[in-house]
Amino acid sequence: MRVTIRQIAEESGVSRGTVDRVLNNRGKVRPEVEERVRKVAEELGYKPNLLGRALIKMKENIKIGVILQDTGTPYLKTLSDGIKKAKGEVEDFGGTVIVKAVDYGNVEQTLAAMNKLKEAGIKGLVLMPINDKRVLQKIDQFTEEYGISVVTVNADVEDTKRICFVGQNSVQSGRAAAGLMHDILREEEGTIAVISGIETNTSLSDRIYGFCDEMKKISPKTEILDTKYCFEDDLIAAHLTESILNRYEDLSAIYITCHGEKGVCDTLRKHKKMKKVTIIACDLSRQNYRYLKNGDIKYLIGQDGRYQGYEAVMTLYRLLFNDEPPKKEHKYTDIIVKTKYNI
Amino acid sequence: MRVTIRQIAEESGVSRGTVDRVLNNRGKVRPEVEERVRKVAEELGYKPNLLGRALIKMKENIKIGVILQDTGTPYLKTLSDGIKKAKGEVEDFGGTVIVKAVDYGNVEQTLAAMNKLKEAGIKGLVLMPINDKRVLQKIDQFTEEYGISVVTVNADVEDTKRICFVGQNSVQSGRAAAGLMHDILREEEGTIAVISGIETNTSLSDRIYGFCDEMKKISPKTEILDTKYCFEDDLIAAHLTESILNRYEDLSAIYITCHGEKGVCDTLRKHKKMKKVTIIACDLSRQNYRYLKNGDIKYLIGQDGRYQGYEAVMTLYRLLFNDEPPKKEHKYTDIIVKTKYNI
DNA sequence: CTGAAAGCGCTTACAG
DNA sequence: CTGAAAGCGCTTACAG
Repeated sequence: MRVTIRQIAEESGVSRGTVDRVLNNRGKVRPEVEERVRKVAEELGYKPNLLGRALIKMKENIKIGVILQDTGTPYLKTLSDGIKKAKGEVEDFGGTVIVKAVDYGNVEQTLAAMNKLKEAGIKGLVLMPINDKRVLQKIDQFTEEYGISVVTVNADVEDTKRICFVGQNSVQSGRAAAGLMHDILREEEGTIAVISGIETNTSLSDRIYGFCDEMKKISPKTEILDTKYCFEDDLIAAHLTESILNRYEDLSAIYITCHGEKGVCDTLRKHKKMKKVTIIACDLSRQNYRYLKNGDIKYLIGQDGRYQGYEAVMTLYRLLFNDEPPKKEHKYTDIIVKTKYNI
Repeated sequence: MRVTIRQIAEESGVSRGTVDRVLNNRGKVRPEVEERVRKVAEELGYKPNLLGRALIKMKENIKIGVILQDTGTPYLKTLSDGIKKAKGEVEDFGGTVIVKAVDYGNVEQTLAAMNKLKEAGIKGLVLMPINDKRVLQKIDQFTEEYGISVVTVNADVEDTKRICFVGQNSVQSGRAAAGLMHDILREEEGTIAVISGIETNTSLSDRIYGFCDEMKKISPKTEILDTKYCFEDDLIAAHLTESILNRYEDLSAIYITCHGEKGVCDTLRKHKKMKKVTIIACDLSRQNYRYLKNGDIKYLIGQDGRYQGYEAVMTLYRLLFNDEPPKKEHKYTDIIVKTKYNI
């Protein structure tokens, strides 16, 4: 049977309250008593039972807020799924998780949602952040002024007081795409287009940085066109692809960091360029699995959104319920390579 | 604030004990009372707080046993890590996890360990199984006679009463290897050697089955040699490779399902065949990452051992502590493809 | 500086 | 068939 606080109390001839004071460094204990209690605890190999502690935390009704940007992408769906799973577990243990969605990249709504959640009394916030000054400032205000711990998910914002980031190492994801791209194209020259979603998402801009930087190294003669933004929209992606194809007839490849693959593929097919242009994309979606299978997309460089959502909430849970701070500032999830063979 | 059993009791004018009897179907409640309580619980949206329940379960001091075969492989290390992590969490909540190691493929030791753990009073067992009749029978005896739930990890044994398997879909892993192998070799003819670990590990034999079956489909003219077994040992693997190279000078590729990659690579290098022979292996180890980087190994088709170990123990935890049976009989983990670019 | 009591939500005997 | 009490391990006021 495990050692309890009661056994330590009996063994060292004090009350349970005193043992609690010693073991949790609440002070107000005579040094010699403190020493005795510590020694007994040590000898008996005491490890606190989290259940007892959690039962009390419950009285506080700890609330965790979540703010997601509604990109309408399959990735967001998996992220939400993970958050829902965590919400279930947290609420099983008497906590509350409040999820709010804002429009993609909408700073005003994000700030408003943050204020609302603060009013609701959250102790921690999971934020899919926008790389905007006001949002960054708000994160620091949450942390320092309100004592609300912030965990960023999906995209990170460095130089803020957020306690932890859960997501992909996006620069590395871009590099992986570059390596595979080079592997396929082989020839030394060629033109590659990059289509992204929105400028204020660091997750996407980091991928682009990694991709371009690595390509420059391993394939210096390849020309990489300026990034175009499709806002995760197939129609816009189609238009962009159209105008790229018009200008660059000998296009070798397209790197898509975001949603909008259908617009790209449709346009390529229309121009009968599907075979000529190699596509590497990112979203692990059903649609893209079909494209992988029929060969339209060569590789997907993806991430486990479900795990990210789950882990972001649980990181705060562990901090707020068990006083267990995150071990690392960056919780990077695997860079997942999908070919037609491991869907 | 969340609804508690006390609120339901007050609302429906009965005691908490009666509410408990109704909500947990313990019977012995007057139908009209039962109905009233259920209705109130429904209206208030009651969800049991697992903390209260868990605190009581603790009195039972639930024990979970784990039996691993000590293959000495890096994979086993990651599996153990995951189990240790789960052990920590289970013990935080007042349970006990007892881990036993047996020699690789040793049936006697496995049976002995199972008996020992049964004597120790475990309520659940995580087993890395051996595909041997006596072990299979013992699993069923555990389940049916002793009421000890068994979860298999790493390798599965179908047709037993084990409640769940956590691990890779090994057949599919073999197929993925075949697909990639075909992609590289391209030419229609060729000879491929298969090196495995031990015959009684279904995880390995399933990979071989998947690999051969898929190759037959997509590349029917390729010759696949009979599987050789190296017992996860580099020296034996080296000898096997030696004799294969002597007989088949034009060998195209080697598929290694197990540990022993160093033996294979050393021998190939000695024979100056490294460039000619494509290697696909499975273990996600540091050693293999080096081989990936320098190009000796082309792909790794791996699995997340840490997660598997963790999840196997936690599956039993959820069952034994929260009465939450596993949702699926097969908890397949991702088939991870590593190239030199996403290590 | 220290102890005794109350309580978190739930379940388990026990008494009626 | 039902209720009142005790208790799981821990922390939190409160009283001294």
